[in-house]
Amino acid sequence: MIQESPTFSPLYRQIKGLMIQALEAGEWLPGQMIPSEQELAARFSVSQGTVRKAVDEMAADNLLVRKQGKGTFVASHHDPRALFRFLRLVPVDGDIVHPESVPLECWRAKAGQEASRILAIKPGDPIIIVRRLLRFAKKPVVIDEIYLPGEIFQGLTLEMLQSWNSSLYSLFETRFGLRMIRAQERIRAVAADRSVAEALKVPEGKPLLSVERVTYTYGDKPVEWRRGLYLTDEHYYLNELN
Amino acid sequence: MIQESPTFSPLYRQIKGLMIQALEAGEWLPGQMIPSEQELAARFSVSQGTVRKAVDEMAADNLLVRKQGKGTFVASHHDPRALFRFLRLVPVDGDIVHPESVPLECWRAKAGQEASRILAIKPGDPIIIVRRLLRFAKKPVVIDEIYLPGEIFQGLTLEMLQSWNSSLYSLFETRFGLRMIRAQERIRAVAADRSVAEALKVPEGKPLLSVERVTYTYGDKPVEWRRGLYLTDEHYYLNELN
DNA sequence: AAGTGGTCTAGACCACGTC
DNA sequence: ACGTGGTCTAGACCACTTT
Repeated sequence: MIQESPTFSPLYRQIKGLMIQALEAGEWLPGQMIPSEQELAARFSVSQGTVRKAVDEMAADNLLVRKQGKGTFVASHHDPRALFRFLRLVPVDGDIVHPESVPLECWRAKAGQEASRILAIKPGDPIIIVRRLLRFAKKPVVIDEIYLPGEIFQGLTLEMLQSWNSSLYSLFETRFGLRMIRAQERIRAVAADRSVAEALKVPEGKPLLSVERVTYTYGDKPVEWRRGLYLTDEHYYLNELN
Repeated sequence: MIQESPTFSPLYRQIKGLMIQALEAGEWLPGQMIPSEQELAARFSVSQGTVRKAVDEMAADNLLVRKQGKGTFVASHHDPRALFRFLRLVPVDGDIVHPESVPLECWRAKAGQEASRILAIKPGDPIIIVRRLLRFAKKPVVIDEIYLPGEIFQGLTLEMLQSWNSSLYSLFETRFGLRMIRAQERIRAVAADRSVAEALKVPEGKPLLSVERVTYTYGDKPVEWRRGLYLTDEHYYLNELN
């Protein structure tokens, strides 16, 4: 049954909403195969074509991955292809290398004005701050400072970060059931201060890319705020405009 | 008729190819309405649903714009909404303001090693170089150096640029029949040299965003190479990651 | 009222992967 | 051989815009 005109939403979008609910509720987990289009059509009492449109949109949103002949799967940050969805850093010459993540520090704090606004929590609420380095081919290239809402990331420790040898988001996914859906990056150019210069082994005042990222999970809920400083001597930030 | 398996391409994609040919050939011009889905279906001897899928993809590619109840139109850079498709610069606070473009210089040269490689022309082929400033609310924020293949842009002059009060790409579209389809940007952080510092009224050595853009028209043909230096004191480069 | 794109359905068949 | 997603068709009806 379709609603009346003012808030008109087509059937396939309502189906999409129901399927996102199923994802949020953990009915289908990352990496798992979801029911076939026929089964979903029966479950929601619509035609297979309508389910198809819903799944099409969700695949376009990177929530699902279709594999012809096999089935449709819940997108996962364990998928190696998912890594460069959020990390747009590419070497000037030479092949793409997977970066090595080096967690440096991890401590508790209380949310200040800015953190609380961005993470949609109350000032004074607990947050966790992580500092880590990214190395490409042994060379330090990125230094990140990551702010996480403490309530969601209870139990996160430096040891946990250090013993995890895959991407941060894949850790968040398995340990905290958190799936990063989309992000927004604000980029500017800044000069390296003393501590950053030291970490990246460059002179103080060196121009760096400042990349501030807010990452959202289902329902446009912000769950991560990070600021990365990128050394762009041998890498650049690549952006495709379509 | 669908081809055999190894190079299998579905019907709707073949239709899409034919429609792109029609666009390239200038059969349908920017801003104009294309034939209805029924007419196209008859023209290509396929069902309306197949045309629909072709048009869907072309709309997703920003080649066409659908308007319910009115028709489907060829995308145009005259559309004010098209401006910020390629310009991702947003003020830190305050509303989005349309920038003012100030052409500074325009001269002829011969393509060097790098320009010829990027623009897919021969070294020594004529190119046109444009320098221009972008001002937001009277303040200089971006200085661009733009390299164009001379053969395509014959007759481009500084006066022409200065008398045009809309976006560069809308000028290219109307004066040279050239439609910019997609672009790729490589971003790094650099220090302002003397001449740039002067143009942007900042001290020498100021960290700036260096944005190198290669822009393509139909058939992935590169037709513009530009390097912009962005002052990011009161603006940032915004990127949505989906 | 007429024309456009947008949705929904039902059914047939194709391509791909697995058993 | 079977199950999955992918394509194609034909037709009905809805929503939006213009005449």
